Amino acid sequence: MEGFFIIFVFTNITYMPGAFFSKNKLYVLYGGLLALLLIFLKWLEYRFVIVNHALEVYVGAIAFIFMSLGIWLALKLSKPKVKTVIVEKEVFINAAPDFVFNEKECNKLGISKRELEVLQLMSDGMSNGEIAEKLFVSLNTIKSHSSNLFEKLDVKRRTQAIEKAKRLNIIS
Amino acid sequence: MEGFFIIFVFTNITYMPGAFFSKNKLYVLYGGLLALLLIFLKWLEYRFVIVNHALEVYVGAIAFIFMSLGIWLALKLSKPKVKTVIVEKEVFINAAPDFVFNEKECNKLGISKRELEVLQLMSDGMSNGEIAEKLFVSLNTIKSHSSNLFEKLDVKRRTQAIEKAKRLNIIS
DNA sequence: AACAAACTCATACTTTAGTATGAAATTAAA
DNA sequence: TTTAATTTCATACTAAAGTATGAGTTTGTT
Repeated sequence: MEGFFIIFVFTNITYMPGAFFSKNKLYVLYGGLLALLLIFLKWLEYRFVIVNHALEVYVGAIAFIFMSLGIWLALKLSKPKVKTVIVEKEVFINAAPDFVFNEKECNKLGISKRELEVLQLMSDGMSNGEIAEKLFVSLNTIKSHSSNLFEKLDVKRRTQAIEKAKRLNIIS
Repeated sequence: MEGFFIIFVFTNITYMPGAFFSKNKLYVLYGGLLALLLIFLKWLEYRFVIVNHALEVYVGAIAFIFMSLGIWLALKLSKPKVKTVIVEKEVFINAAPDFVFNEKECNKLGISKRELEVLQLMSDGMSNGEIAEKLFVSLNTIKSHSSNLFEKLDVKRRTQAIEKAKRLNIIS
């Protein structure tokens, strides 16, 4: 009976420090170890069969050994429980800062449709001549539009007009 | 005898200090199961002791049971091996696109410190005259700088220079 | 010291931008 | 339909931007 008790204590204590037989990677020796174990068991059998009333001790040893073996097997051979940890990694994507046309501001400034068009082409880096060509109107017309634009935007130069218009979300 | 034994098993499992049964909500259950197991073992013992030549069977049963118990314990109570799977999740950040000066690009284009200064003031909407005044140099100097800038940036006009420089993160 | 790059400035010129003014044609709303 | 705003265009002008070339000065490097 004591045998059982000792066995439990042993198993408990032995298993306590986390990794019992953790870092054994010598799979080749497993067979050898099993052989030795069997020899040891045989020896135990003869030792305790001769001595009378020692059955419990023998059985206890058997239980201890096989329980240890079971624990070891389970730890060694069990598939690792995979716990998926989702780590959010910030990926800065230079997503075009979604331009939302500020119609309110545009109306407040009294900028007409055509003027807005000219303004956008301006900010694309086109010269007045190129804009005129693109819109099939004369250079003078574009000059008029741009002049009116500067007036309405309260700026002096096209660079300022572009800067302000972008800031007010009038153009992209 | 059995009573004592079972009690010991209980005490062992229940009062083991921290480490082994860390997540123990199931103390009592485990203890109870062990008690039942031991009763079963005792029954096995009497059953096979009466029948002669049955020692091997008995020992085999013990071995099997305790090995199973070991496996079960190990699987149940071992800390799961955590395999961390990192999943990149794109997080779009709409924050003000903080300007980070692209020195590499700037060097690649061969833009000098002074030229960069002029370029920044340009994009602030200043005229060449205003820039000259601000930097205490002549208008001609600014014209030289801007001309060289357009050459290096491969553009024709200041509006295009501003657009490209902003796109390349050379200016804010 | 010698050298290369950067910074400065000038002159002369061309091109583009921007202003001022006026006016005809178009369009949308009262 | 009348009115008002938009769009178009012109002329004439001024201002600014941009080019081309050359050269003196500063500055950092070998």
